This record gives sequence, C-alpha cells and structure tokens, in this order.
Amino acid sequence: MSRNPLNDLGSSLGDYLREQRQGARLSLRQLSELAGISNPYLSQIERGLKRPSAEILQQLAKGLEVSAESLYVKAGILDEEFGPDRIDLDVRRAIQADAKLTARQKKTLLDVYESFVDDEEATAAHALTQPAPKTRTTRITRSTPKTPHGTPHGAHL
Amino acid sequence: MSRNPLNDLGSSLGDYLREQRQGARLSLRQLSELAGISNPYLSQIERGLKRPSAEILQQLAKGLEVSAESLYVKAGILDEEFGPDRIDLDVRRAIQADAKLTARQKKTLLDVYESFVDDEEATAAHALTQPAPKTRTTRITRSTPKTPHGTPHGAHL
DNA sequence: GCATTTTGCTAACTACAGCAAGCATACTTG
DNA sequence: CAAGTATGCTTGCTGTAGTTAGCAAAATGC
Repeated sequence: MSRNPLNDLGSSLGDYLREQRQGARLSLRQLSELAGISNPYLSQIERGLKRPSAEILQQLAKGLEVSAESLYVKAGILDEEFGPDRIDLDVRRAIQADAKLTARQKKTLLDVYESFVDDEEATAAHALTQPAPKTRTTRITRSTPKTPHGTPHGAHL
Repeated sequence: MSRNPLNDLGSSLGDYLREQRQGARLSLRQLSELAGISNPYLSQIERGLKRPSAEILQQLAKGLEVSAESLYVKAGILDEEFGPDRIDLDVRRAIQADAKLTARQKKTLLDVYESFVDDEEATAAHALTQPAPKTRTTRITRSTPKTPHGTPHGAHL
C-alpha cells in the first residue's frame, strides 16, 4: 500500500528524500520547518504526488544537508547522462586540494561528480555518506555548522 | 515608458537570457521553438514578469547552448557563494582529462566550477548588462545552428 | 481506562507558471 | 501605397504547485 501504483510521478526523488529525512531522524514537520515549507506538502512530495520546484528542492537540500545539485539530478532537473563505469579519483583529489573552493563548494562539486560517475548506487551510497548518522540522537541539534546562509541575494521567493 | 516599475521580479536572469539570445542571433520565436516553450512566455521571462521553472530553464539552456547550471545560478536557484579570487587550473585539467565523463558532463562540471571560483564575467554580467542595441558581437561559441536537441526533453519527473 | 503530543495524511483553497490566440509595430517587397 | 511577414507584446485561460485547516493512528503519560 505504501507504493501507490497509480500516481507515479517520479517517486525516485520522493524515495530519496524520505530516505534522507529518516536517515537524519527528522520528522515531516521538523524537516518542513527547516525547509520553510508546509508539512503536508513535504509529505506529498515524498510520496510523489507533487513535484517540487527548484526553490523548494534547494531549501530541502539545505535542511537535509545534502547538495541541491544531487536533488536536481534526482528530480530530473539536471542532466546526469551517467558515465561509463568506475570513478576517477583525480578529479576528486583536485577538488579537495583546491584552495579556492570553500568546504561547501567542494562538497557540491564532489556531489555532482558522484552523480555523474556512479549513480544507481547513489541512493544507498548517499544515505551512508551522511555525516555522523549515529550521534544524531534525540534533539535535532541542527547546529547548522556552515551556512545560516548569508547569501546576499534576497531569495525573496 | 514601457518599463513598468511595478514588476521587478529579479530581472538579472531575464537580462542574461535576452543577452544570450540576441548574441546568438535568435528571435523570441526561434528560441522558444528550440526550448519547446511558447514565445510570449519567453518574452515575459526575459522581462522578468514570469519566473521560469527549472525545467524551462533547462530547455532554454539547451537551446542557447549554455549550461543549465549557469542559468540556475542566475535564477538564484543554485548558490554560487563567490569564491576567493583566482582560478585554479588543476581542477579544470582534471575534469578535462577524466575519461569517465562525457563531453557534456565535463562542460557542466567546468561550468559549475567557474560559477564557484568565478572570474571576470559574473560580476560584469550582473552590473552592466549592456543596453547596446546593435552589434554587440557577443562571441558565443554557437557552432551548430541546426538543432541542438540532444535529448528528448522528457524531463517528466 | 482517558488526555496529550507527535506522527503522517486528506481536503479545500489560493497563487502563479505556462499556454493559445490575438495585437501593434516595424521591415520588406511589388 | 497595399499585401506579406517578422519582430515583440498583451490578454484571458487552465493546470498545478504550495498553502492553511483539520483528521486518524501511534506513542507517550496520568
């Protein structure tokens, strides 16, 4: 029953989102609060009933602490055209070593790169790449370590 | 006068789009045809009256032969978080040399990277947005004037 | 047993993205 | 000049994203 066969509006994104959310031990309302959207809407997104806009995806990514790009790829908004086979470490190391990139930018680039080179394993793999999945007990100690977001652009959406 | 001061819906994207379109010597109808959207809608997007979804942005990017990511950044959908200063060639070369990536993927990654480290254009593009009505001689690398439709824009989900 | 909270979900509604149809200005041509 | 056609723009209209309100089942607790 959980799988509703009728409305198949790209459940890949919804599944991924729900996976990430539950992996982060967040309730619908908690994540919706973090993302600044309503909880019923998040529910509908996760079940593939509604299709979120890029803005919403970005906010969700922020709340889940994953890169927005990865969500875009899942949502079919960004092409991935998956690569031939295995991963190449050179690009990763180059990104890591780049002093011009912030930590978050590195994460983003690496995430996009991963979306390109591997992918189908992404669902499982990403769930495991979550930072410290264990310590996340009780309180949503969402310390928001990096970005309370100082983006100068007044998102205003 | 036609400038309606009321609707100031972030024209940075619209300006950029119009710039790119005119640089490519494409009419509204031509680009709308390429992007698979209606011409009035494209007009409204360019003037900042309507806010295109990521799907539309992707189609437009395809028609204009620019990366979707750059449009996302312009649309405020992707963060750019301006990087420190100079560009680093290591990452670029690593991406170029990566055999696991397709040409398009390389272009995408490089484009994201450029958005991060920025360089000269982004700042300029934001500020000036030339009103030069005529020969701006925007040298975009429009190599194929035929149908750049690479993928069936299903997007669907 | 019965309240209270937290979980996820449904229903009714509003706002706006995106469309088809049509209009007004040009610019060609004969 | 009138007949064609290319440009960009305006006007409704429809579908759906995203909302606020409220619901039923689990978990707590009294």
